[in-house]
Amino acid sequence: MAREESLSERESLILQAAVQGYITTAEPVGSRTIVKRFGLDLSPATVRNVMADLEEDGYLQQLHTSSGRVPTDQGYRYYVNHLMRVQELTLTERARIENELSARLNDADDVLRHTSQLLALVTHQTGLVKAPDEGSAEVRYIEVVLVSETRAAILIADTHGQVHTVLAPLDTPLAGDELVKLNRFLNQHLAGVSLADIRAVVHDTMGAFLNEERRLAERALQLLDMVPRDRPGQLYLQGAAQLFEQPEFRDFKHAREVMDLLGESDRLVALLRAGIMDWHPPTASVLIGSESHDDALKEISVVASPYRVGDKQVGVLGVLGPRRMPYSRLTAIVDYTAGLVSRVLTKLAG
Amino acid sequence: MAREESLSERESLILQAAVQGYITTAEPVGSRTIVKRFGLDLSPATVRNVMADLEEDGYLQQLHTSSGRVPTDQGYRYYVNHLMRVQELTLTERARIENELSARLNDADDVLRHTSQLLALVTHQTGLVKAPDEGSAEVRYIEVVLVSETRAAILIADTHGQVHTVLAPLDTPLAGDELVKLNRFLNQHLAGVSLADIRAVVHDTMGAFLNEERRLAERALQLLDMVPRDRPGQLYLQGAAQLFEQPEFRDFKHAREVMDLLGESDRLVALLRAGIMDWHPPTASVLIGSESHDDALKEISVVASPYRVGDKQVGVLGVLGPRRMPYSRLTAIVDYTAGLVSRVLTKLAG
DNA sequence: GTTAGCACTCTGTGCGAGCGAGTGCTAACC
DNA sequence: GGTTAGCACTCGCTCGCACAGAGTGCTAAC
Repeated sequence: MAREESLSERESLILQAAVQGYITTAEPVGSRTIVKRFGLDLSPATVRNVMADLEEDGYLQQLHTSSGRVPTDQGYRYYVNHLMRVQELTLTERARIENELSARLNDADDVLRHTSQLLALVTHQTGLVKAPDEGSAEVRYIEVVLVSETRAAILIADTHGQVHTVLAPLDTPLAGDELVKLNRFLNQHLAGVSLADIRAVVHDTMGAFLNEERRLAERALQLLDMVPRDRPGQLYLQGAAQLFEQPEFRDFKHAREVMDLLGESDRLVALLRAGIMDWHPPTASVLIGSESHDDALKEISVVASPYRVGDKQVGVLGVLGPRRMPYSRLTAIVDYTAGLVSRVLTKLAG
Repeated sequence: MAREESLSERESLILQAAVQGYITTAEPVGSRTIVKRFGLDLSPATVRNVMADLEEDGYLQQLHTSSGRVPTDQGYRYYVNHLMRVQELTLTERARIENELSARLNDADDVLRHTSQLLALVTHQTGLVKAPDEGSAEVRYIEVVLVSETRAAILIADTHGQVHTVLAPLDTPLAGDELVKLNRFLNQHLAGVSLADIRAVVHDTMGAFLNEERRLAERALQLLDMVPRDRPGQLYLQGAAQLFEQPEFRDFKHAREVMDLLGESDRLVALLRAGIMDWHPPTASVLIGSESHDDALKEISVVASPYRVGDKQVGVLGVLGPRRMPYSRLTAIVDYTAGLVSRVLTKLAG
């Protein structure tokens, strides 16, 4: 049934026509339509024969005996891997994205939030950006600031360029010179330590401390207790409403499933990650329909790409939309955006 | 047609029955149903007569000649203003809410985010919480922190109990003693100044400064340039997906309108505010269907209540759901939550 | 190997009948 | 005068049926 050899030139041509036709019209495509739209020098009957072959091999599918054909996941997959020409962005598109992302953004979180919005705007799909997991970053600079008599703010700048502010209550007041010592102590011992480990590091080395240093360590532990241990990076999501303009979500059941999905960050993150698993640079990864092994998501595809700080992959971004999405355009956009975000964040972290 | 007098006892009883019946079943209610469900000692025919009157006066509505009746906006309004008994929360419900909101929360923004989640969870509607507008708060404490050679963080604790962190680039390095002077300068001149005015204040008084102070002021201006002038408070929204479990949003057109609404914070904030406009303590305000004067939202109601820091109203919270919502329960929950949030924030700000 | 022709299959729509829920009206009742 | 029983009526919903349209698979001819 399923043949994983490559297709003949004619088969390729017709599969491509079918996929592209379906992507643009959202209607099952018939033999006549293919001949007309692509100006083929073949008769509909010939095309029908080829299409029957493609169906037998699992690339196309008929919804019922007398309907046109629709690509299967396998059909989309072949199209994405072998047939589509990645559509380069125009200069104005590049300029627009670049301009949006470099303007006055000094905060890594702002960059990521803007990026998701940008993706939604440019692609007309749902834009997703996963911020770096906090536990995987290392402390670059840490400082405790007294914001009132009873509250302190712990400022942590990490190696991902993010700056976290955590508030902690002060049970007993902290004198000015003690604060200076505390901050010196923290930077001395925590610079380069991963955010997940900061408490453990202070705790483990405490035995070696005497008198004053020991008091500082205890104080530090108490404050650092408010820093989340290994909080997963925030997921920025934009343009959910646009999804429901797509005809496939007219069906109430599908729409509900997607609505539910969009409310559960965990599943979304898993989707983004799943795509990246067997990812081959330099193009964005594509996860098509039931390749996600989640029955509720068989109408959904995700185009994703990791982004870096320095040369370390720290997060993922991409778009989510109906399986019938313009892959050639989206991979280009996602790719370009991921590269740009990597540059911007690396500069911020540097 | 529309009669704004009060209704007779029997009319009230039957309107109440109709509203409550429709709220629970989502089906138009007929005369027989009312008699049965409420164990009335009347015949359906009598009830029919009364219902005909209520329809004539604009409280009820028939979808077509032979259907049961459905409350109009006016009907809901009368119900909310005169008929419903505010349903007190049980002790366990109170305990649950209280517990969720007081646990380890030192950050005002965390409190608000949690609150929206809580509202969604407890009410099964969409929870909305509007954070205080930043411009309306005053500086309580401000400090610039160098997070690297090229970036500074400006930490502002305000009178709403919120702590804002803004990142700014450093074109020229800032020496340690200069930083100390800068921070002293900032707190000296900006304590008590509204966040919207901080730049203006520094700028206006700059003429009076000489030499070193003037340099500090220039430096301050440059940094403060990154602080947003009057950013509206963040809107926290949770539980959007739940909305679409309601049968009224089976209709694709309505669902789309609501989807669009949920993506536009501005409109949501306007809705929350509109309800508060003619608000009479101590109960939460209720905005029903087309009372919002937005045709797209005639199936939507909002129950909202302002919350305070100290004795100043700084934000709004509430729930959004279908017009057919359990007002008596929701007003109680929203009220209670607003009071609790006020207490928690006031404590944080204190 | 390709094409024209044709019978076939399946969906979507329009139409009429039958059913059920609920009403409005009238006449009788307390 | 208010209340009730009875009854005809209206409207929406569902089902079955016929019909048109799109697209196919197959066969025979090129």
